Amino acid sequence: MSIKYGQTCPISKAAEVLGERWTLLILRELLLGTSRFNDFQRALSQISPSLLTKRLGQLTDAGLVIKKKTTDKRSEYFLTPAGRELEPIMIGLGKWGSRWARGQMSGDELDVEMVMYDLCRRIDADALPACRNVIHFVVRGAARLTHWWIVVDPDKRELCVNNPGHEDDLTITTNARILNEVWAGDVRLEDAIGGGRFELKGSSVLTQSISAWLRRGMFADVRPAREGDCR
Amino acid sequence: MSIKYGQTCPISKAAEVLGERWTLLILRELLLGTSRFNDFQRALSQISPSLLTKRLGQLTDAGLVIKKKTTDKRSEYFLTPAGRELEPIMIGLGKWGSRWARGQMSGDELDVEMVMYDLCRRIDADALPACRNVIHFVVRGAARLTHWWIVVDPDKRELCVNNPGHEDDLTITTNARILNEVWAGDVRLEDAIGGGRFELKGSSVLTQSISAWLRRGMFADVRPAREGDCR
DNA sequence: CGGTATCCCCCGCGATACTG
DNA sequence: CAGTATCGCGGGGGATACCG
Repeated sequence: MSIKYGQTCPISKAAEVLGERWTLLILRELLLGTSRFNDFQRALSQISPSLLTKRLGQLTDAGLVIKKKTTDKRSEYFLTPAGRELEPIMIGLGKWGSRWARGQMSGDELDVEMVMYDLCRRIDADALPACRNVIHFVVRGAARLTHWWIVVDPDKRELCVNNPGHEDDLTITTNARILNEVWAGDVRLEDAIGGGRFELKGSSVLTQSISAWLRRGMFADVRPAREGDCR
Repeated sequence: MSIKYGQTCPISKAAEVLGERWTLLILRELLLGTSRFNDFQRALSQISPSLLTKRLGQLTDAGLVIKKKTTDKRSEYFLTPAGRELEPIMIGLGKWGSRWARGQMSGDELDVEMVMYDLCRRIDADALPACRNVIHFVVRGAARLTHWWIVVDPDKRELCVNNPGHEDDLTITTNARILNEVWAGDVRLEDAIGGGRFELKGSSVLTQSISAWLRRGMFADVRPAREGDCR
């Protein structure tokens, strides 16, 4: 069972549902369209399977999530209307976090998996040639995996940690910190490329249009607050 | 130290700051103007002093709260601009909770202390006679205390658990559940009075104007969601 | 792939007492 | 009033194995 505060206050009730570890991040993923168990694990790389099961169950019990079986017996999770109504709040949290909680992260906890998963999801296929595009990331200093491939076909996309067997159209070499900083909006993509911290090798079409198709995290454009930024 | 998710995502960073037990409720109180340690304890009746200390410290470290010493050596806590910018999010949470998370609470966990504290804070002194008004609450079925007095002077107000020694102008007799339901907006004040579940005895001026000066919780007017209320 | 089951450890937290 | 200090426990949750 979940937290109880013993208060009738609506904020208290909301906090009972939302205030447990990982819950807000699971909701973030649901809002972004993640629906399958393994995709949650990919996006929340440090969560354990048992805890993920538990949280999804709690969210289901609370009426924010509904579980559906596909025809081929796989499970999918979706937000109910109650869950979807949290979207403006989650966006508010993201903007707030971007302004006020951009903490420095120590090198060894940089989560490459989540960033790669999100980059893949957010790539703009319409800004790419209308054929198969294979983008190979070489990420130095990653906790576990150094090589990632994003395969974008006109109608589907896939993130691979093993060589998918097609020829790479573009190879991007960088390190975990720069990757995170670019994704989060701390560093502009052009600056990272110009400074040699984000090397591109391969198709010149892809290279020249990269800032069009490689979209950063959704809060990358929120201006961080500075000293004296208070009204 | 607080939760770490190991992600650069702004929602994740926000969740690290806000996602621990009691933190959202402490912020609620700060937004409502609570500034002193004992007042937090009153409003969050189930929190332990050590945990309250810890959370206030974490919020201070995170830059949401600032601690000030008054001239007479007492401590007060206030929100920084970063903390104040959470207000729309907290209001969103309250509205969402009011619509989707009005859970039934079992009788023995009805928090009378928090409700009395909030009722006192929200009483509209301008709708009362411009003199001292003493309102005595008799709350049956309360976990600990049955008698409460709210003393409203034109320029200050006070919540007492011992008879303040002035004559009562109005005595309100009810029980913990009705008190919570009225405060939360589940039951209309007039209906509770009409149904005899909220007895008034004393000044007829106060009795007749009660719905003007006894303001309910701030989310009492949010319409709860019903079946079929989804778009 | 999509989970459940089990074990066990650690620490978050409640309770209580005490201090300036 | 405004905390700090200490102690002890319970269960949250990590790790791992296993099942359909």
